[in-house]
Amino acid sequence: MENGSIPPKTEGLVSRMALNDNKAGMEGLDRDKINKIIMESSKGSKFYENEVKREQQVNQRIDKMMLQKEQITEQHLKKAQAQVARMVVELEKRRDLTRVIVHVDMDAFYAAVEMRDCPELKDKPMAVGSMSMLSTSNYHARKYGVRAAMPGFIAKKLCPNLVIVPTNFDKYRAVSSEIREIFADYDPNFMPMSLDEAYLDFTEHLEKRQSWPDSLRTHHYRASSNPKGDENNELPQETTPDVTDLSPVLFDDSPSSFLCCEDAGSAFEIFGTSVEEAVREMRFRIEQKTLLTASAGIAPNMMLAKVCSDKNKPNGQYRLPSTREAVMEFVCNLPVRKVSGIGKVSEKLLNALGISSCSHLGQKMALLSLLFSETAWHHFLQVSLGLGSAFIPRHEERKSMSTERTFKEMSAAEEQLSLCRELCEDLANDLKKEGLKGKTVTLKLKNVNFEVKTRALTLSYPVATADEIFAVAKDLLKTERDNESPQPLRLRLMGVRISAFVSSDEKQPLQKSIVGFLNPGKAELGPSHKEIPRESEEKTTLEEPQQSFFQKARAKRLQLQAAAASSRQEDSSGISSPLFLDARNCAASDEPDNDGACGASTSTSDGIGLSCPVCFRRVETADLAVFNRHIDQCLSESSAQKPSQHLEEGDGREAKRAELSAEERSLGSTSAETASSVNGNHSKSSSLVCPICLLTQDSDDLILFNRHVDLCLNQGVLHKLQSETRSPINPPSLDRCSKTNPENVAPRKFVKGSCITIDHFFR
DNA sequence: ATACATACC
DNA sequence: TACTGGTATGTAT
Repeated sequence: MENGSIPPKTEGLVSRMALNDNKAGMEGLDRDKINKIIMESSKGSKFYENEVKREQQVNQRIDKMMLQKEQITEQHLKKAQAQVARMVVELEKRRDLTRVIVHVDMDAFYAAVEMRDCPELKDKPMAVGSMSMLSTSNYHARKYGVRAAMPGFIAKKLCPNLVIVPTNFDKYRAVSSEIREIFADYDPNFMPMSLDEAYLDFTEHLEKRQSWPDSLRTHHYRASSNPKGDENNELPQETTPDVTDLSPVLFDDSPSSFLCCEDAGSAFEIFGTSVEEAVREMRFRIEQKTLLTASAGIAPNMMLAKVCSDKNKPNGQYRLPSTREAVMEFVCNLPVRKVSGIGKVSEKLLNALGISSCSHLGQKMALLSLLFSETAWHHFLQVSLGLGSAFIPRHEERKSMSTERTFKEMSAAEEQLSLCRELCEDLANDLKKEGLKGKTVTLKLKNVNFEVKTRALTLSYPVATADEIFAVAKDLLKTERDNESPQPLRLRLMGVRISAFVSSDEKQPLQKSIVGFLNPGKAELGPSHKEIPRESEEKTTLEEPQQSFFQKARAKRLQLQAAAASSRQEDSSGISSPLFLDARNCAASDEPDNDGACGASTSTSDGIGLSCPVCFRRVETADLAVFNRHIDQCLSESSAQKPSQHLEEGDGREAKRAELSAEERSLGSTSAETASSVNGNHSKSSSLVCPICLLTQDSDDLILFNRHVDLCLNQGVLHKLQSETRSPINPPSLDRCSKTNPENVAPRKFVKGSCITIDHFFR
């Protein structure tokens, strides 16, 4: 249907600049004419020149790839094919079709909000953004080829009547929180991807929903008068036609289940118990609440749900049945570009190999496995099989924070410096809001030729204030200026990013007393680090000693984990790769009802239960689907890097992870949440794990726990100072260790209020 | 650890 | 006149 995946080979056309008709609302327009206008508007500009350059780089990459391809023999391919085939078997065995994942996406969100609030815009082509850049366009404008990420001035050429409305983020955020309230009713753990988009796991909701009375599935049309006070105000009975006007498509979807009732002038609808009805209900509620429409995709995993939500856009939904056949058929004709994670460049690389749809992807997997990185081809393979993450991962902690600004050419050093400071101040403010401190500062520069450079420096201590960040950033900037001199830096953009955040336990103020104790009389003096000349010494004086203590605590933890991991590796010899998969095969194949006989089951007393090869914990279930889900969860959480926008790749990294040693995996961190979802939810024993010694505590008593943590913290100090100290409860020891990584635990949540001081201990 | 490229919204 | 800004990840060095 979306034929246009291979653009007509226009010589000299910079394909990366051409119209992207990948999005909804872009069908059947005059691509050539539009591309011509786009090119004419861009030609000769610095931007265009840079795009040409980048295009050439991609072309070189393709040439290189094609050369590599030439070197491949039948032998190679055969071997690769065998490996792919094995992989397919493994992946197939673990295919999970039991979950119901929904991806919801508001239609032309920003534009729709602006249209809602300004009826004059309703029947005009409009877009949100500026003459320089558009964030969204309405469907009317899309007919002209006007789309998101297009500069307004080009859009104007495509559509001279285009109305451009400036962005109004506060408004979008407000609407976003309204729709999120609704999302939460269907999945309290939904994952927002942006203001207008989210993934939801409907599985549990649907289970409950089956036994719900009609009343819980009944939803009313909004009150008659709309916020703008239309002419219908005094005619409440005309509500229904009004509303249907807003969403003519809504009711085309599943007319059979459509029930509209009138009760004393108030119209309502009773929704059914099926997935489709539940999702239709959610979309109905969104529309009633916000006057905006959403589209949704329903599928057994995130990758597919995302594609499905686009299928009947706008104001529609699409369900992909949870059968292997349906999934394979769906994926077969799917253009690779539709898959989240495969962008312009990957598409071009694949196209060069004759691959445009996902079925081609499957057919050429052996080749792909030889030409692409492991991560890449594993991803491709999963996509070709219609696989994706069947669970929605917990939202990860942020990994970086940045701010950047584009401006008219700037070359003067003083001007650049003051801008740099401003950026640092803004960034420091944002950091403060989240109470974060990071160790890596990155300066981003874009010159007037659109060439981007980043320069980073990692400190041994975390920073957060504007002065601290600026101290680093200005040096990076100076270095760049020096490198470029005598030519000036002619900038069009500058940005500052901070990353390598310290974990919550490392940035708390508690250490003051420890620091004071460790460095008597020196605590208020500057520490010895002088890698970077500092603007303001006094503000950071506490950082380093505190850091050094925690660095030791951390080193100790890692040492403990490594020791435990290697001991585990001994008792379960091949846990690294095949066995880990085999354990699952075993569970998944043979007699599903007889898991007690399976090698993956544990030998602990009570009959049912399987032991997870990743976290080594017992999973109290006889249900293999549940067990597999647990392992998926473990894998996803033990993976140190977790892309949040490639979430559908969750499974994609599994094979790679399987090749990590147990030690690497254990160092990869598993959160306390995992520990409790595996353990705590089912067992009555304590779920508190000391973030320092990593031991699960015997007691659930927070006071005792706090005391223990205090002691553990102080122990390091005491040890350093004199003799080893043992805490009264569960003394820290070197033998066993839980997999819990304190970095993700936020232990101070529990510790808060308890006074962690050396003085306290000595009292 | 650093730099750059790709991707997503 | 005019081609964003924020975050994450992958790849190469």
